[in-house]
Amino acid sequence: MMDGHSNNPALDGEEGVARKRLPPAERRQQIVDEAVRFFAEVGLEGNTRELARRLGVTQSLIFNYFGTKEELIEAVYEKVYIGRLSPDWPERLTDRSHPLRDRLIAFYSEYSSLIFEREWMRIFMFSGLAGASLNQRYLEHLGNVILLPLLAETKALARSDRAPKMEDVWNLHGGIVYIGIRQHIYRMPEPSTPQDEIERAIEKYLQYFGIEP
Amino acid sequence: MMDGHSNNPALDGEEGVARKRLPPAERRQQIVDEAVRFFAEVGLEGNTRELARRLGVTQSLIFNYFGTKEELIEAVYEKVYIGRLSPDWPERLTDRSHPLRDRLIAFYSEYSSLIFEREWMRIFMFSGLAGASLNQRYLEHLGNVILLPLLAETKALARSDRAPKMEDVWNLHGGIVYIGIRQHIYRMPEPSTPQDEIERAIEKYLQYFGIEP
DNA sequence: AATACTATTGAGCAGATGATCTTTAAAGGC
DNA sequence: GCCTTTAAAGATCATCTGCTCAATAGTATT
Repeated sequence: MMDGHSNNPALDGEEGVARKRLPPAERRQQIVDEAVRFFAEVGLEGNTRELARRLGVTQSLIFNYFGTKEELIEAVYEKVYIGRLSPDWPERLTDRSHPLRDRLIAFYSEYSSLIFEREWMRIFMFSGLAGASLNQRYLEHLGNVILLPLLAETKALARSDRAPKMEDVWNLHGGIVYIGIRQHIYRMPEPSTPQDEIERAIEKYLQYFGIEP
Repeated sequence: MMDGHSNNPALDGEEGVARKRLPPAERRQQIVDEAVRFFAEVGLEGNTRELARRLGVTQSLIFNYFGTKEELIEAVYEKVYIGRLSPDWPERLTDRSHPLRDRLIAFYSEYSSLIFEREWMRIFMFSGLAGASLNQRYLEHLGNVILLPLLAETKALARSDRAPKMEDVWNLHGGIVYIGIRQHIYRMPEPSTPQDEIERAIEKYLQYFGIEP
């Protein structure tokens, strides 16, 4: 040690921010917030020392708030997954006083604005690859609460010779989500008019089942 | 040491396979093959000792064939990425002596059988998240060599009031690829008739541009 | 201003991990 | 059967990483 760096990362940077005490709840949240950014960038195997450095705090402090790194990751999951699926969507998606087309556009506009976000996209993918149960539960929930009702709505309007299947809804969904995957996982450029692409995907879906404006 | 385990993993298991010499080329390939399986399962941060254990070989042997772990990962990328995009597809996709529908179905049947494979899917995703340049080059290549020609083919047949965009092709592609993502990244059950879903996705795409059989 | 409380630091441990280097022994040639 | 070559093992290093715990110091209360 003593090689030009103090043990307190806050004292190393340009601005010499001295030790600062925060209310535990606030500090905890600060750690989780930064952990979301950090893990989204480098993956869940990112190490706690680097995370502490970014926080301007010692590594051991992290373990004052989380017993293990696994616990911290759980908190990150929680923070990121929570509120991503608004509970009033099932209702709005099945409100037949509006055209299905409008409901779909409203939903996917809102939903895409929530999920086409680097942190969410990447942590979702990292947790999926890691086999996190929260990930599986999320998708199950999405299927039951959003896509299944959507299938019912489609069935109610589809022309009689073409029976909608759950896989068709997944295909609509996947095609739209893939926009975000390309952008945030593969780091390809954002489409110039993502909103437009979503509407086209929906149009394509509805037209396939003979549901016209 | 000496806690019941020899340093040679091959001697620990039930079958006492003794030290076995292989021609370097063969051993090297054996290591890469196992590394593909291993990294696909646990991610690129999987450690070399566990990999060696699975090979029934000492960890240091791996470094006889690869100077660094990074080098090994490059070899894994190479092995997995190579041959995934057959060079004759551009030609076949633009062969107007067959209906576009048939060409699309032929392409995506073949392509999906190549990529709907756990190892490819997961290593592709891991490498994408890691920002591997090979990943980016692959997608660029796919865009230029497959999707762009496909856009041209669609344009040639689309009804005049609906101009196909590159994003439409990406949407078709994404919707299909998402089948594999669901299955291999999120570990959701395989659709009962994936071939069928691909054909429906293509049908949907063509119909949107008024291209009928 | 002194005191008590506790958020934060500083130091370090134990095990894991990539990598190196010397020693051993399998296999082909004589 | 001995010799040479070299694939593979064995031992070990330096560093990294999650985690622990005693010492320190910021803040609120009196």
